Amino acid sequence: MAEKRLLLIDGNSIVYKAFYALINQVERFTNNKGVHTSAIYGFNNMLDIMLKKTNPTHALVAFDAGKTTFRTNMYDGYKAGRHKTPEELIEQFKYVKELLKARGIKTYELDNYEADDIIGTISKEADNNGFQTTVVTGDNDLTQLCSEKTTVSISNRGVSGVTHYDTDYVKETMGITPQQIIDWKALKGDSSDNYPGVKGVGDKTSLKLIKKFNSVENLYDNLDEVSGKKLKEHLIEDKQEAFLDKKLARIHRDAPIDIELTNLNYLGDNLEALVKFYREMNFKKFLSQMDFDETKDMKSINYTELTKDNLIDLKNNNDEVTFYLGIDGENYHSDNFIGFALKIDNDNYVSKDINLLKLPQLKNILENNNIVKNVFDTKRTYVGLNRLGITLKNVGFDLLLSSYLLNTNDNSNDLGRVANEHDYFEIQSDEDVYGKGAKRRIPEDDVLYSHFSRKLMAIQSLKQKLLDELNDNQQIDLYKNLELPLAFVLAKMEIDGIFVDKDILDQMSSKLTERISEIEQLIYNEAGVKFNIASPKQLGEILFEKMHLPVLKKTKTGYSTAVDVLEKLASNYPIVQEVLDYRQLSKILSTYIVGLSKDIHDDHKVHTRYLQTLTQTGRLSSVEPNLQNIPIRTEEGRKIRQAFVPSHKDWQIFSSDYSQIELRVLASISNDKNMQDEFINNDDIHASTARRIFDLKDNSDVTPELRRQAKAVNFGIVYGISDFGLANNTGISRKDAKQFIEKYFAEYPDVKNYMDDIVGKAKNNGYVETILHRRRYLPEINSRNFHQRSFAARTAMNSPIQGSAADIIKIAMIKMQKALKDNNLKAKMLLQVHDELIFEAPNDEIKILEKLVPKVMDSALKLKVPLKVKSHYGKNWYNIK
DNA sequence: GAACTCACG
DNA sequence: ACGTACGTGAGTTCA
Repeated sequence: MAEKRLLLIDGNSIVYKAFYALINQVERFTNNKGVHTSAIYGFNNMLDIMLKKTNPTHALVAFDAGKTTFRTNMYDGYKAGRHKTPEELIEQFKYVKELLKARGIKTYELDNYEADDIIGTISKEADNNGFQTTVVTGDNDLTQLCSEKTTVSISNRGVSGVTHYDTDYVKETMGITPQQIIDWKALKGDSSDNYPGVKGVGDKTSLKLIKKFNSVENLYDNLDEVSGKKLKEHLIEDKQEAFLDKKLARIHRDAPIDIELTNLNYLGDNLEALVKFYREMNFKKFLSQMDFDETKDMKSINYTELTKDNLIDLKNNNDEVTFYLGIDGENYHSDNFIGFALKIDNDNYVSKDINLLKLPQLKNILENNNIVKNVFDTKRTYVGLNRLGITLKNVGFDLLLSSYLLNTNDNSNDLGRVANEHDYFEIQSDEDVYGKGAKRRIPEDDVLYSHFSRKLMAIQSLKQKLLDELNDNQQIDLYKNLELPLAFVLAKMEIDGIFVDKDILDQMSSKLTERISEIEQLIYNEAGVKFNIASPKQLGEILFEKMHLPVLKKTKTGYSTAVDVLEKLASNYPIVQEVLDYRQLSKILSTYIVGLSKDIHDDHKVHTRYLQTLTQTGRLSSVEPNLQNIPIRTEEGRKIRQAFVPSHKDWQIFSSDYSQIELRVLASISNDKNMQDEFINNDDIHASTARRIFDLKDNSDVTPELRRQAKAVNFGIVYGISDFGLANNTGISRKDAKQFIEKYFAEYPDVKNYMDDIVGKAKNNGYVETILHRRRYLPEINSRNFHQRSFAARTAMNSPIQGSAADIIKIAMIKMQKALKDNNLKAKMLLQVHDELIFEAPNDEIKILEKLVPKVMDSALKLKVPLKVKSHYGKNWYNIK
């Protein structure tokens, strides 16, 4: 007879363990319907481990049926005083049961009995029938079930760490038999089950007594032999308790169960159901671990490969098509084309011959303003097509942009992943199809073309659903009139690029290289040894161990050598100042000279990519190169800007920036009259704040130092202030910081109200939004974890401010590009740096821009306070005043 | 690939 | 009591 192996799991116990093991991340584990999934996840982890370890032929998960059991009938207080099971856990039980069904494991519960008793009963039967049984639980009591054929695995340290008990191991560690566990517990009691045992008897005394007397009964028969007067008194006094507790502790091994062992065959995973379940739970890890060919699950898809000869067959009397352009990499400015796909009605047309797009039959569709195009990533598609001399017109639906607006957390750039986020599974991610890293390659035609065709299907299938969701969120306007037009604006800015004078960078490079090696020598001399200054580890050892400098701050892995630390040491230790200089210069050299040079294209320009669907607040970000963090704060670094020059002779760089846009947004959305008045009166806002919080009579009494402090408080307010944070960042004491904040809120009471309201809104709605309904979901706002919860609260305060400012400049950009065109200007908008727009323009247009740009920018969106714009220009980006 | 550091708004 | 400023990208080191 084949070996029979039974896996018995105490469902309640493991689910609880899993839940509390992941309690700090409970808000991270939610699916897209807001169901908490942490315990389900942890449970499944444990299940995987135990299935692998025991390779069972039979399996069962037992659950408690309800609150009342034969034990509560025996003793009212049984399990009383336990904390109420949190709602976040209760909702997970039914899904655990669903999971088990998909994994081919039966579940069972029995009125009046606990899971323990079901397990005790079945394991006894299993023992009698020659099963090898493994019991899994988080409860040590179950070790009483150990026998020749039954081991008990207790999960500890979360759910993945497991200790395996068999009879020998119990004897070895406890010195008693598994059956005596009951006696041991009877005397010592169990606080979590709320029975006290014998007064004054704990783990150790109880163990000693049971070792000597073997059982509770024998102990009481031979009480005279107990040494210790007090102990004897307690035993006599609590005799009844001890016998009751023994009954409570004993796991029932003859419960009236109505299932047969033979019916507990472990069936194994039902792949289809399990995939569905994992998807519903958003369990990406388990999905990726599955030995499951996703493509097998997909319907086969038809397509037609286009050639020069069959283009004639394309129906083109449609008013709507779906289009996808394949590019082999992220950088659509320069990476190779893979192919394209076009969907007209239900027909998918595909090709790897990118040049076909240039033929009128296709080009005309893409350029036709009367044919709506559905795409994934308008900007990428526009720039790619532009390289082929094609101008994309009239995008109706952009899956990437829509998805980002609906939830900034789902900001993958991968069409397949985005589709999956919206419950569309007839497609894989690019990584799954192309492979990753060194293994990445474009697959054979059929696989590629099917993948392309599925992309078309995904875009088309999700169009209405996502547009409906945008509509429900009042985001249609944001989508149609802001993000979508902006994609075109950004595309043109990226394509235009900005000219970088490589010679200037090269000159700086040689000078810097020289200076850096001089500083290096100084540092080596003082340290008395050569080492890698760029290595925080080595630098820390030199400064804090070899040279014994005071340690002011540590990181997770060692000494902190960050600027704020080094700056405190610099005045006393020359080597520290040299390290700071070294750091500053090598940063400039590596990031802004060597790094930037690598991004210069053949046209002597850099063509950044603005990531339109990345940030959580609605800002843009900029990559390859990042043109939003070119140095300005130090003279040394600022010189880098000398290399950014106009692309034509006798042109200028022109720049306009919003003044205090975030504070103005705050004044507007908080409706704080005091702050609004100051902006309306065009006061120096930081001086006014200083006057208020320092109780001065007039703004003219404000010293530069007080203004500086007030400015820091204003910044802090925008970031969702705390006294600790403000103190840390400004060097004032925490007490002072606290007072400043209190005074601030007293002076600007509606700012305080706004902060309270917005956190409340986040708690109630699960998200916050900007003036234009850009959303940010904050699931952690209700977290039990202080850190996570307060981070979410600060984010709730900051995101509508930062995000509304982003909304405003985005409107300005759309209007600005149109204004340039309408005014027939040659000037080009080149860059956006969050609150600043940078142009290049012929000399004779500067006067026009000086009026036009501020006008467009300050009227982008009407707030309850005016927007203020300042402009500068010069012959390069450095030299603008 | 994570950790650290530092550039910007 | 808890322990942190908001949003980014990129270069270097090191396990």
